[in-house]
Amino acid sequence: MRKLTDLRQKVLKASLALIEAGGLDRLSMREVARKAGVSHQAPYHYFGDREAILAAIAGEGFSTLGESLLRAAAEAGADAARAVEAMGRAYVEFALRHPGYFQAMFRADAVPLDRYPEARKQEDEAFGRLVEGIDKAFANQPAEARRTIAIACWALVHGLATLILEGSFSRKLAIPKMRQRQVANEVIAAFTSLFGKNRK
Amino acid sequence: MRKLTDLRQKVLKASLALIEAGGLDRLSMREVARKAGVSHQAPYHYFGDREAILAAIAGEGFSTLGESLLRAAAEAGADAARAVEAMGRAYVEFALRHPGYFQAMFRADAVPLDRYPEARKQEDEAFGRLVEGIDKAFANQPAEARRTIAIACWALVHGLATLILEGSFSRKLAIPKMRQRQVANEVIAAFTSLFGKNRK
DNA sequence: CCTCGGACTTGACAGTGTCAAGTCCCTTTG
DNA sequence: CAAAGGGACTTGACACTGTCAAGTCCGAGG
Repeated sequence: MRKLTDLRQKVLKASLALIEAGGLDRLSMREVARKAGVSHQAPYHYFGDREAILAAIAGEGFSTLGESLLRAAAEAGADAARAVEAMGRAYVEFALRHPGYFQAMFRADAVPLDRYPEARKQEDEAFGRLVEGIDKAFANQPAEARRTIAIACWALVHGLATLILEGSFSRKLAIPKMRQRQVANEVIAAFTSLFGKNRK
Repeated sequence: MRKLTDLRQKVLKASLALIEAGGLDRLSMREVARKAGVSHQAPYHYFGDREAILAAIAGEGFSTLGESLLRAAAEAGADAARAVEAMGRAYVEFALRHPGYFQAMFRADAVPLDRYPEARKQEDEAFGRLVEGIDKAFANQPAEARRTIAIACWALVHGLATLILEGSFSRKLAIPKMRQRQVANEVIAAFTSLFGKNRK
């Protein structure tokens, strides 16, 4: 009975390690099995196919992203605008800290979430928090404007995360790894302060 | 002699079609060859390996993106702020119109541009235009602020493009395909108008 | 005419995802 | 307590992939 979750967890862990080492497509069923010390077919007992592994990882990722956002907002206190900024930072932070998860979550071509309702649900929850926070911070704006703002916030932090992960910050902007997080936070701060001014 | 470029072009075209049909990892050397009506090994005569094809496609992509940005800025006229907005729209427009190129350009794990100086050069040119335009529009700001603004602009449009391509606009925001472009443009407009206000 | 090199083709190999059919062993049941 | 069942795997096979190695064809140059 314990073994059941044992190999399942091992497979997920090995998969994540492979993804973080060499990108999503480096994930090989057989190598995962090898890494977990089982036959090449054992993972299929828990995951129907390669996609199912990715979907499970994506689901876990959305789940912990949701928690991070929640925690960030809570720690920011009552000021809704500060909460939005904190969530933006948390979003980027999550991507940098868990690049493997992030890739699995946002590469629809490799991971068709539509077919995995569990992962979808976790995704919806995570983004529910984001939208909720933004709605609260811009409560005085009409609904349509709030939506535009929400999309802008999301696109900004998602863009930052994607560009950093993909290496553009290093290659194109010559920002060393150590400072990328800081630069991203400065951009987020500048952005939210702009919206903040407009809010009053 | 003509044949030389003939098959080369055919291979690139077939590759692009495959990528747009099913994502980057659907690109198979052998299927490309089949589609081009040659033996499975023929493409290797022009491209050392799979990566080299992707790199060539990425290079072409950066090149036409650069042209699009330039044209957009020129058409926007003398107002530098309008030019920035136009370039943002052009960036998203490019991603939507050439999803295959966009993927090849921005998936560093699959396409290590470092090893293909030609593609790198085309990339630098394209982004040079972007940065130049932004610098012009915010000439009265200190250099550091200009940089932050430039990164924000880039992250925003890149995030929009990525989220749309990856399907988040459809799945999470329930925005129909027809309207995604428009919504993106609204977000860009809202964003640049904010910066515009701050500029004076 | 002959050879030389570019533009391919054919063949082979290891590695991959996945279907099908076992094998082992613990639990439940008659 | 023996037999049946089923969960947790393993072994074997297949078609497919990228890529190395070795051909084959053929048009131009000497």
